[in-house]
Amino acid sequence: MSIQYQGLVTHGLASQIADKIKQAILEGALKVDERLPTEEELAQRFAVSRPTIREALKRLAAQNLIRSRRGPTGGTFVNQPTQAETRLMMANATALLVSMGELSLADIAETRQELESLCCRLAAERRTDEQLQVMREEISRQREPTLSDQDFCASDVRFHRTLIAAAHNPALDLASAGVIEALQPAINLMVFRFRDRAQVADQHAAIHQALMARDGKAALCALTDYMDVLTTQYQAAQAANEQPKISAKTTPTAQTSKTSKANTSTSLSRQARSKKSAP
Amino acid sequence: MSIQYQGLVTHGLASQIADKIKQAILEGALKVDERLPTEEELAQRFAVSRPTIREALKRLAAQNLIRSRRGPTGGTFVNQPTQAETRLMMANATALLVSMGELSLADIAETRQELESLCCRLAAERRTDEQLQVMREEISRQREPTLSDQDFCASDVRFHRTLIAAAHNPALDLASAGVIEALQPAINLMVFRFRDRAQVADQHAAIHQALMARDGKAALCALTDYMDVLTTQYQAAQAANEQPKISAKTTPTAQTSKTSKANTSTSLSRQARSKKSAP
DNA sequence: AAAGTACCATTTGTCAGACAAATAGGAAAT
DNA sequence: ATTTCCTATTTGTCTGACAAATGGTACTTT
Repeated sequence: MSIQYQGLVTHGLASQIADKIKQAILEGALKVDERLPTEEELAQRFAVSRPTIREALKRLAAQNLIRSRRGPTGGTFVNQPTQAETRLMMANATALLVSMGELSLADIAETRQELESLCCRLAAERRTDEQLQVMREEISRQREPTLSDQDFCASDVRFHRTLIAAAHNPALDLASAGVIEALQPAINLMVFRFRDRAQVADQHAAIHQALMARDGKAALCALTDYMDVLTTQYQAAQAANEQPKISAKTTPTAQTSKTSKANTSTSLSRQARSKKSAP
Repeated sequence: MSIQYQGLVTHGLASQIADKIKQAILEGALKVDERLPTEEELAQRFAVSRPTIREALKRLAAQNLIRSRRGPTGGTFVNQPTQAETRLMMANATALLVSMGELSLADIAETRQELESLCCRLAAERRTDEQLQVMREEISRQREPTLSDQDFCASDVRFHRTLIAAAHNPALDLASAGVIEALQPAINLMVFRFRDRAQVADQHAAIHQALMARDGKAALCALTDYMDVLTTQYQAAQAANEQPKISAKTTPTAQTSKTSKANTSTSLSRQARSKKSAP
């Protein structure tokens, strides 16, 4: 009568073991940089074979929770999670959502604008002289006529990352990671004319100046101008990219060893079709 | 003389294969729900053994990029990333950073307040009647005196998640995931007195009423009050928790059949010792 | 005696083959 | 026609082994 109809097993041995070790790390039973037992010893402890242990460890390694080294002093160690790594992971996950069409660029752009507005207000109080210096360097780089388009975009990203860093709140930095990096591929598709570049650089300079004067409102205005230009440019680039759609798609699978790669025709148009929700 | 001194191998075969498959998915060569070859076939294609392929697939499975099923119609399929899963992953990563002391609760609390303030402004325009209804239900639940402490906290989280959802911006929802969920364990440590509960419920009601009237400023004021109460409560709980260290924690893991593992000295105190960052 | 070198022990990385488990489809029996 | 059983296919796990890396140790040489 008292048969348990649930709670048997649903996710395989390796998955369960991975969860147990992860839980141990989360609870602090395994401290950072602590070496956990050998794979063979773990196999004995959990009463499974070594490949199963290895699969469990691989799952954890994929999440940057542990690292492994060979040799006598080697073994498996608990990784200390870094803000930079977490940030990278979030950016990747967000980019994946975008490429799969689960997130619209319009939503991301709005969130980015709101978050950077927030950063403008906080950075006006907290920015350091070093961050202002970095901004100046990027602005002068952006005014270099010989800069390639992608270098220009990279510099743009660095400027805005500096703006966010100037807010001096790591949690806010982390929360902004996705919306900043996920927007970069779209921006990279734009080719800025010389006049646009100057405009962008001027707006960056305006932000920099406002932050130097600790004037949050002025920084916010400059940021808003920048965002307006960006959306205008994006719409123009989108319109220009809708015409040449003749590019033949390569057969989807077809990948043996090296022949991957190809088009990046990630349906620009569909993603851009995001709207405001009708009440 | 033209020897390549770099780019040999740095991360093992399985890692390289995982990266290749991941890149194929990212570039669209492998579409969603598409079945990729069997493990044996992949092993032949990449000229490695099946365990190596399996380790590569496990790495991808740990990132929710693929799923596997057994049987004739089984195999490995490309997963469609979901906002909910991505959100969960971000929440986990943030919680890990907090438990490792890489993120201070003060920074998270500030970011949460700013993000929710933002949501108040947006939600005042965009909230739906259904979301108002959900808020009403949670508020009435929070006024139930028989509710347990953790159920009260869970209801609190649901209320604020509804507030964020009412902003109707998936990207903002995603960005807020970490700071909302990462703060919950800290809140769970608090035991609310009856008077505090009534206060929280009243502030929730004030937010709800302001959103119903589409008054963003009023919602923001109510939210600010709520946050003030929360930080006050937290500081009180923190001070109270520093004295009584005698409380015995229940064994967290509680192994089933295997006699593995041992102590789980879940140093409570270390996690709670977070403070404000000195500028 | 000090320093360099060769060897060795330990641990993860990879390979090979095999069996177990799950699952869908088809064949056979009622 | 429906149910039941069998079978083929694919992943999950086990066993055993060898390869590669890496630090320590003992030996040799200066």
